[in-house]
Amino acid sequence: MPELPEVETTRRGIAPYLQQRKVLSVVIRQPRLRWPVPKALSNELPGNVIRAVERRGKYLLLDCTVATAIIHLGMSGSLRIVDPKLKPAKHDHFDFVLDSSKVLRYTDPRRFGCLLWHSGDIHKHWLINHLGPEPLTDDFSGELLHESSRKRNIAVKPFIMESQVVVGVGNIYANEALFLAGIHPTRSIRRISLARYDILASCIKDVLGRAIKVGGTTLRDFTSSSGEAGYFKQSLFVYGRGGLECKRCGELLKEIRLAQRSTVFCSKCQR
DNA sequence: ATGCGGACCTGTTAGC
DNA sequence: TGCTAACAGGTCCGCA
Repeated sequence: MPELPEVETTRRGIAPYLQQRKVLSVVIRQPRLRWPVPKALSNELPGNVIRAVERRGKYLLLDCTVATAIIHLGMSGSLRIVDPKLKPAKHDHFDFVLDSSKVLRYTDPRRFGCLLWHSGDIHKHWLINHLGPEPLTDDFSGELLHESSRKRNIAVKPFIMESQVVVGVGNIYANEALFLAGIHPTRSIRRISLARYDILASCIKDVLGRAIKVGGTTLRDFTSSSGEAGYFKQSLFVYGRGGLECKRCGELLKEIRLAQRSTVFCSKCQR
């Protein structure tokens, strides 16, 4: 489900309900997520005030009084603000009960997500400290892509999906950004000029920015924290359209597997 | 050091 | 209709 735009949509949806609220209690129904939910969180979080709800890459960071809760949605996770009376469903793995008589509820059928607890500088956490720049800031540029592409040899699509290179570009938006930039997904990163990396960087910014504006991409089941669908799906040029006509030139779109991920492109528009 | 495949899970869909 | 296999938005780890 969630790439950067979906995580940002979630953050914006839940932040108003969490900021400056006290966590009265925590209910962990399923501690076995990607990593076990730490016992210290259950012990230490109750009584904390949530000072801010931030995001680094696809990680949501709840800045609390004594530490930071790190939440990742994995492939199938979502966060909702619900009424405490609403009975938890099968995959509702944890709740934060708030002093506003609302509950932050986490759902994740595949359990690829996580809930961790870190005291001290969050930027030193092992999941956060190796992350590349945020794509929507000026830290991220074609120049940076060009520079980090010189040392290695790999196809460009898996390259832009690496969190050390740039955060937040998952499979959907990698496919889309490469289409917009006119770059073939299997092209070697060493054989792309600085000028084309400039275009690629701005296409990544553009596609992520537009997706955030309309609330993310709803495929099967993504909805925002208020339960609304995202509207980006109708703007997709290639993702999920293998075998259909290219919206730009009419050529039939090709679909291949590249680094185990479904990859769709137009062989006329992308070189 | 780099790059690939496997691993973690469940639900949905396509195909027989 | 029912079973099975493949596939799905992520990302870390271990091995070659």
